[in-house]
Amino acid sequence: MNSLAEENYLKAIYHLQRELDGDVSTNAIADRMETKPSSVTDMVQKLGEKGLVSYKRYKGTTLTDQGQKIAANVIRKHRLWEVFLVEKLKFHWDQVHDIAEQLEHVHSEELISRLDNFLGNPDFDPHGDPIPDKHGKMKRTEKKLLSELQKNQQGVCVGVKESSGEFLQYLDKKKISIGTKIRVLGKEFFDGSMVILVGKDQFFISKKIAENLYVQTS
Amino acid sequence: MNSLAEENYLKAIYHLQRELDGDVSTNAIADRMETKPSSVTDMVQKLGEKGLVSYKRYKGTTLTDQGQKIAANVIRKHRLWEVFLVEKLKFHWDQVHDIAEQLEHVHSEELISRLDNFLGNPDFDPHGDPIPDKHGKMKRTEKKLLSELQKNQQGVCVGVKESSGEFLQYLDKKKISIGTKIRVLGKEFFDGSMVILVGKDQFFISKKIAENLYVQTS
DNA sequence: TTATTTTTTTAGTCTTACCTAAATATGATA
DNA sequence: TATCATATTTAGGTAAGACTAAAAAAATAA
Ligand SMILES: [Mn+2]
Ligand SMILES: [Mn+2]
Ligand SMILES: [Mn+2]
Ligand SMILES: [Mn+2]
Repeated sequence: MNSLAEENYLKAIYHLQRELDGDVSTNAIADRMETKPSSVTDMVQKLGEKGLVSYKRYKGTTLTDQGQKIAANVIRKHRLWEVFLVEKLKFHWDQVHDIAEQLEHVHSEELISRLDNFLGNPDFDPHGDPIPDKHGKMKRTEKKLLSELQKNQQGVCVGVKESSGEFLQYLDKKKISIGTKIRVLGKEFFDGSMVILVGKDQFFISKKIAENLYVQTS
Repeated sequence: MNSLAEENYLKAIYHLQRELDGDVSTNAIADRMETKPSSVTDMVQKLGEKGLVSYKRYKGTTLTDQGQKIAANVIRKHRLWEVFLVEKLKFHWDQVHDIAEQLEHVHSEELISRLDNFLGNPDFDPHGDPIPDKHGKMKRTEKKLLSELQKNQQGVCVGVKESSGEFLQYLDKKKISIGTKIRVLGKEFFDGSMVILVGKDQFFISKKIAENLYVQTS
């Protein structure tokens, strides 16, 4: 059984490995965990001894297969709970992350398997992120950032890259959510800003917005 | 915000106060928490400084109003989660306690209020224990122990005193659950054992069983 | 009342997961 | 290559929450 702190480190390393693809630096982990590099060194050494990460002094850290499995399972729980909160308890998608951060550490295979079932074995969480199955595998999708679309292309919103409260609330205000159709009416090369059509409304969005919205074309 | 350890102590003291009605001894808490008396002393001193218990050296501990409220809220969460696990996830009533022990420490008023609602604002948990409302008040019922019934009296099972896995599984085997009608066909004064009628089956039960089943007559 | 047993507290350690400050390794610059 | 800046680790400490052993208070017995 791994402690709450260990699970959070494994999760952070998992995400960082995907973002930076390759070894994860001590400082990167410290930033993500909002802790000090020296604390990270302590922890990755311990996780190394437990066989959950491969850590070499001054070189960086990667998850072992075992560590990967544990991290994926924590993420699975996080995302399933988020689905529960939104689908069943009618929470709004910008309210569920912090609660899921707590729920993801409840230990019970039986619980998570029944929850998965109760929710209809969903493949994606409320933010469009894929939910790993019990073996850590998740559905791959061909999503791209809205910022990659050209003028007159359109796509369906399938997820968000950032899921901060502010960003999600902005999207609500603009009536954008998972499943919303978005068409690019204009794109400014100078700053990457766009004019888009959502339903019957057209409006301006900055590059920053476009770089945090995933769409599926096809 | 109180730590997991603090919440567990408050909960233990709450239950002990009701069972022993009066001040709770350090050893009683240690027994309940499966820890050492010296650890208990440390903790009740800290809870005393936080104003959650009234503790006097060598005299014992009681909850303050504030401590009582926090304890009742933890118990509220525990029992609501048990209802969720049984009603929605179809767990069996002997499987839910340990999971609820973890879930009860998830902090979010909004979560528990929505969960309560989702479950239809239940008054009792799967073991017949009353669920405190958000102010700590709970439904009082006139339940008595089956062992208090006399020959030919009957009652409806409304709860269990002990809820260990072994006991609950015994009850299942005998087809006794909340709502089951039980009639006392015979009672042995020497050892308190009984012959009871459940549905169409009659069988012998020991005093120990009869002292752990709550029934409602009338 | 005095002696003995039981209960409770105090003193001193341990582990986990943090921290700061100092030392050291690595990488970039001149 | 020598120097400097940055990244990382080590050393030493802290707080929470546990423990053991010893001291002190309270309860019980003689
Ligand atoms: Mn989340
Ligand atoms: Mn999510
Ligand atoms: Mn329970
Ligand atoms: Mn219960």
